[in-house]
Amino acid sequence: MPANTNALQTAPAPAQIQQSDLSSALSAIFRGRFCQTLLQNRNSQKFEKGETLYDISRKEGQFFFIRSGVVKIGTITETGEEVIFDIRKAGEVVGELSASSSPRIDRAVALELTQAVPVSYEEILATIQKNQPLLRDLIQLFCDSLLNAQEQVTSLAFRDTMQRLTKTLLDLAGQLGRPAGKRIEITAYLTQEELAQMVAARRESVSLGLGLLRRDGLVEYTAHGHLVVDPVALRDYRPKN
Amino acid sequence: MPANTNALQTAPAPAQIQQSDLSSALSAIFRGRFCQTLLQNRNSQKFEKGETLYDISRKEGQFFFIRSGVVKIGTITETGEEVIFDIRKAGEVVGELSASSSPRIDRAVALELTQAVPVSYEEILATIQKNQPLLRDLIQLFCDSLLNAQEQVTSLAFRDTMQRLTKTLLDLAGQLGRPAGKRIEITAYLTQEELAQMVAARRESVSLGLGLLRRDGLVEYTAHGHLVVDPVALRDYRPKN
DNA sequence: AACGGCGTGTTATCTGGGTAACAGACAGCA
DNA sequence: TGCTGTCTGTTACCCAGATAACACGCCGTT
Repeated sequence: MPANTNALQTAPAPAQIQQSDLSSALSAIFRGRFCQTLLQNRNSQKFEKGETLYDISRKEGQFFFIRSGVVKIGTITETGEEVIFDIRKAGEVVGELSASSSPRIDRAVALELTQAVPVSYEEILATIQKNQPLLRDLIQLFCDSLLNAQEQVTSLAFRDTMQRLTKTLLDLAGQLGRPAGKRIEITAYLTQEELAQMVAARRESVSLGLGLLRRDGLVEYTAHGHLVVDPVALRDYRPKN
Repeated sequence: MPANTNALQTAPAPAQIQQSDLSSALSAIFRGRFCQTLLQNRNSQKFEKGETLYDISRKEGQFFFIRSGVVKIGTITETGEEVIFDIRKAGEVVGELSASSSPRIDRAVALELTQAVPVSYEEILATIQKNQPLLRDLIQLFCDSLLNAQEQVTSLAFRDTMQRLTKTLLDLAGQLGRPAGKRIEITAYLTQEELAQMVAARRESVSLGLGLLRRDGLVEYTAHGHLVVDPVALRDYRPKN
């Protein structure tokens, strides 16, 4: 999971906010902000929890600008196994791989009710040609994705389940976190199964791992089943005894 | 590792070849062809076997257009462990992550004597603005990388060492292969250690795995230590007894 | 010819985490 | 009020693959 710094640094923030201007809308959204206010006039699609925005076998490539909600992006193998590559939330973009002419493998599924505006790759290209600075933002988007994927590979290659779990929790806290005292609440409901798909481990192991962390007070559940983590303690969690 | 289909489909192949035109040079190179002939007039850097083109701690971001040779791209953790994300050869590009404003983690090292032309990200952006069709090629490059990384994650999540090894060999045959009868020779020297870093396993396991494959005639060594694989047999290799 | 150094092949041992098989908790609904 | 489905917690067992420790060959050097 990428740090949620996204493309903030790339371009000088334009102060002018013109709703009907797709260019500046894209610009702001690529930067991960103001999604809802800027795209008000574009028709967004609504996805129920569990509904898929796009699938492996999708005909026409589209990016989705998420206005509200949370989606997981991942893939399913021929044998039905599932991994999650990343989680994206309001203000972010999914479906960037629809730019690829090679056959794809990813899909996106809503984790909760989400609203997203579909924009075709062609449309995005056209917009960029009219508004050059957007190019950097688009490319930054790809870089973040790539970086994230590479980190995941490294993590899988060298870290054990427990380390991957703590990293995943920290990443989630960074992406979906809401401060709660010195703790951070992860503002989305993730089943242990989904957590396991992010960690690339069995659900049972995640259950065990969370149990350990909870025993040591690094993690707890809210009444709604959300996770609350202690980022500093989690950061330097050592395998223990 | 991506199929070596790259960006061939994206744009109609322009027949005109003007050496001094950076635009068309980039275009052709993004498409993975004519690298040497097109960039002749740009000064290329020479890297000895084992020399690094760029490192984690690189100041100024540059893409490298490989004219000849083979490089590995990967990363090294704080604890000194190494993974290889991908292998790139003449006609391909490395260093695309230098476009990112986020801190990077990758590096590229020559596997054999290679010549590469460094081009700054700024220069590439400028060129694209003058030659719009290149945009698709650049983006396709990122997509291929991303796709490759996602495949690696999936592979690590679900496949065992032997399956990852055979997949890696097939990918290598696709990228660096030269037909030799119904076999394919992998035209680069990779140590078992490097193979292991691509497979994300211990060298010993790779040694064992290769031994098995060799015993069954799916793989053999040339006199020069190159691997020769039987792609069809390898493709439907089953765990065996 | 002898020496390192490096890459490879092989074996014996140990262990993280997968597999299997439960039990309990809770929510929706009929 | 029970029934069903989904999620979580926990245990006993087992095995793929890591670890460790070699021996061998094949160079380039001295």
